[in-house]
Amino acid sequence: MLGKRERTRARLLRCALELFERQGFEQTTVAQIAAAAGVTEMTLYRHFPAKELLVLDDPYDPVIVAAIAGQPRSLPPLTRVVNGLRQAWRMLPEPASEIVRRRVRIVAGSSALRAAAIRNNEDTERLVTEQLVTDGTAALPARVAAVAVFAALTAALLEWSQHHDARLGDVIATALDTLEARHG
Amino acid sequence: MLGKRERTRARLLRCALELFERQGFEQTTVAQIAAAAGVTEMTLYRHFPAKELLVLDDPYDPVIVAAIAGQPRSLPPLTRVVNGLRQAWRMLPEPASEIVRRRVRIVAGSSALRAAAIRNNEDTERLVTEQLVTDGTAALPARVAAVAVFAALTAALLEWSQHHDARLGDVIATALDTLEARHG
DNA sequence: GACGAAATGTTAGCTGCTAACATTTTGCCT
DNA sequence: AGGCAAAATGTTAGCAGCTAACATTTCGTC
Repeated sequence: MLGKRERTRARLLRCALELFERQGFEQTTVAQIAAAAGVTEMTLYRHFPAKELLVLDDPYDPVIVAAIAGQPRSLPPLTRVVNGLRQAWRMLPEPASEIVRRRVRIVAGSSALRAAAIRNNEDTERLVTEQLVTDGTAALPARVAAVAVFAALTAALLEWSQHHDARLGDVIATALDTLEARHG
Repeated sequence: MLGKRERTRARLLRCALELFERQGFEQTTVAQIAAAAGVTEMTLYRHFPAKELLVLDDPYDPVIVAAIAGQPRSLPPLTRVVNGLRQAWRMLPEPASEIVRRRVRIVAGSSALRAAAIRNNEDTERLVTEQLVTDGTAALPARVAAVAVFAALTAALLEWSQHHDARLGDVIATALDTLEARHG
């Protein structure tokens, strides 16, 4: 049996997701969510210090940085990041699609959430940038390669969430191909 | 002589910029800014409906979309957007650097502002995407090309603001080159 | 069952932001 | 100059997200 903390957390997540889908993110109040979960606002904030974290709680993934670090340094930075991500994707399991899609769909519907999602990537972007710089790339190209790829990934996720027939892997592959100018 | 409205607006901008530089964006309160400008909070909000708009008030620029629309459709979407931007940059005058650099430096120092800046680009991104789709590109590649380029531009601006010796044009050129994998 | 620790509740308050209505200030016309 | 409509500003009240400090309950364990 799970600890009480985990159960409360799960209940909050479930209620929040449902309310967000029914009335939208901005239109839903944290007081409503707390009430629906049978809990105080304060308790909600102890589990999720910001409202956005009820939708965005993806932790940083070290597999990505490792995969990029493993790319040959003769390649241009953008190519290294793109190829690193392709490889990381092959390692990672395809995530449980349906719950992820529901969440991403909520993100797609709120510009505040989209902004928060991008801010969420900043940590990983910084690590990728640092990795590239360590490998001898100048600061600006490193940063550009990192942000461009994560922007592309985010766009892919948002687009994917709107089509229930698409497979996430295919969408991401297309996005990465586009970054290598393989599309017309 | 300027109207009273314009003078108040300018005073608010000046006071806000100064306070943001001295104590940071998050640490500065709109009440402080209003007081410094000799005005009520309400008046501030009438001029700038959101705190971020005291730093980010760049309007949408149709020159960019036009330049992209003028690119040959045989090229891949990313290349068209990159080349369109290079051309648009040649048309546009180099902006008054110093005030811009101060503002961008403030943006660089606040993740909330960075997020807002990205959200600011969404309108233009959408128009660029629509332009590409009109020209026959599929939805996802169009969107990816658009967001990747604007992410790169934003990164270039942020990086540029930290080095007072760099010329904006050069930094942007480097960023765009990186997107075409011309760097190692 | 008791006891320390973890989880939750209470109260109060700050900040960004909005709405509705009152007041002053401007610019203009006669 | 004087007066008048409109523009600009002020006042008050309130909501939502979020934080801090302190009190209370509940849990796991011995």
